[in-house]
Amino acid sequence: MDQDKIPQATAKRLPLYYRFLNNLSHQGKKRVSSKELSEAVKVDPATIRRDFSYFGALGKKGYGYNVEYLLGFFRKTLDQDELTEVALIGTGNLGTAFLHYNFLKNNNTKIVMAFDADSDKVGSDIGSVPVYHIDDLEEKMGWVSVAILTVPSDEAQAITNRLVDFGISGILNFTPARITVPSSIRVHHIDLAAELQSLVYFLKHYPLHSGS
Amino acid sequence: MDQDKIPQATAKRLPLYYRFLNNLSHQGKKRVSSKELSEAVKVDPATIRRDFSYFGALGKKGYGYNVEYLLGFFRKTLDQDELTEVALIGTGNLGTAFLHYNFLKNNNTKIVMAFDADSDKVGSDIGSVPVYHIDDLEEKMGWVSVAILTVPSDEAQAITNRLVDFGISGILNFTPARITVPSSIRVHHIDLAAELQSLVYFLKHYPLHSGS
DNA sequence: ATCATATTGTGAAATTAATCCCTAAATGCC
DNA sequence: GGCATTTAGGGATTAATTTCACAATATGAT
Repeated sequence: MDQDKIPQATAKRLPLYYRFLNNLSHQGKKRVSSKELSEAVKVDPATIRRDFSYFGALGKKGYGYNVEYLLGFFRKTLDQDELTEVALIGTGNLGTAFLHYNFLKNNNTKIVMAFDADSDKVGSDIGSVPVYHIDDLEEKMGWVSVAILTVPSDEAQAITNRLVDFGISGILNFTPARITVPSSIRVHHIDLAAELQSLVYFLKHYPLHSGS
Repeated sequence: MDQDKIPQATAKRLPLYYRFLNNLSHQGKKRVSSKELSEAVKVDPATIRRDFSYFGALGKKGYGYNVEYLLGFFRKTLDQDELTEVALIGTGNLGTAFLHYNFLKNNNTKIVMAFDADSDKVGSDIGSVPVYHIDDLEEKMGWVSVAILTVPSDEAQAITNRLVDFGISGILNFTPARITVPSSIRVHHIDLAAELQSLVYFLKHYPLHSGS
């Protein structure tokens, strides 16, 4: 779809840069160097400069980067001008937490509907988001092409299959299950228990003395 | 304290392998090949074999891996025999979700206490975990050396400073703030909004045709 | 206008991670 | 037992990412 070549590692950092540029802008800061930004986002300044350079020469030597210019550039690059609508499947504790989270604050992304099998929840709103019955998934989804999956893990694959049949483009999977999808569909896994276990493992086996 | 040399990328996958080996074991499966495991965890079989090989020759040629043996090996490697106690700071929606999550199921990790500033919550239990007042942090922490941070982002650094002064070892930071700590303390950031934005970015800019 | 200072952009090097692919070994069938 | 098949281990290669280090250039002070 566009300027290929941006390494995936760089692409993953873009939202982070974007958020901090927003912060700087709100603070009324006019310029920022890779060094300053580095301290804020905890990414090596050389890496920041390299990341930015994939998009061209965005800064000025001896000066740094103009905050508004850079912010505007990333707003376009990250498609922040168009709203991305997302559906959330599974309004358990974790799902409910997301429904109360205002993604719009920094990202032009909004959860516009939620699904659950619990008829007590169906019909109500959680965090101003309407909750529909999971049986009505296909009927209600409309143009939504991204789903956040926060269902019990033993239901993850069945729901995924329905999302796939419906024509979903991307799934953010918070269940511990590693779901199977056709190769044309993008899935990002966030495995909370594994993250915790991994942190504990690193603590025990990779003692730190410097750097992170 | 450890067999150095295990690449960080490998270390991050260990909890994943461990969980799926557990599943296989519960299913009564006796053996598993890197190919089968690959389909379950969505990691290339060569990568799995390479990962395992850092720990020695754990499998048998022409056979695969003995599930119980491998599971036992990883249980030891991941220190699953000793319970790791964790504190959670901030019982908002996300924090509450974690308090209801049973990390013990697959990981020998347990949230043993929670802290909040809201006096309505203090003194109660959430998901069987006692909630203390944030002012009593230092007094209550005891031997706990890992914290999950789910406070509002503008409080993240102040709480972090207190955790650092207390002598914390590791922090799992769910706030969008990139906290600053001495280099001897390990912090893992999980940035939920950034993950969602990143998924959307990949969808628009990295159309998939095969592989994930 | 000059010059000391700051800071980018990037080629090159280093590091880290993933994958290819072949050998050797174990299995299971006949 | 003999043999076709399966599958791990790991050397070598390739790919991806990070970091170094420096020339080029803009700034700001005087």
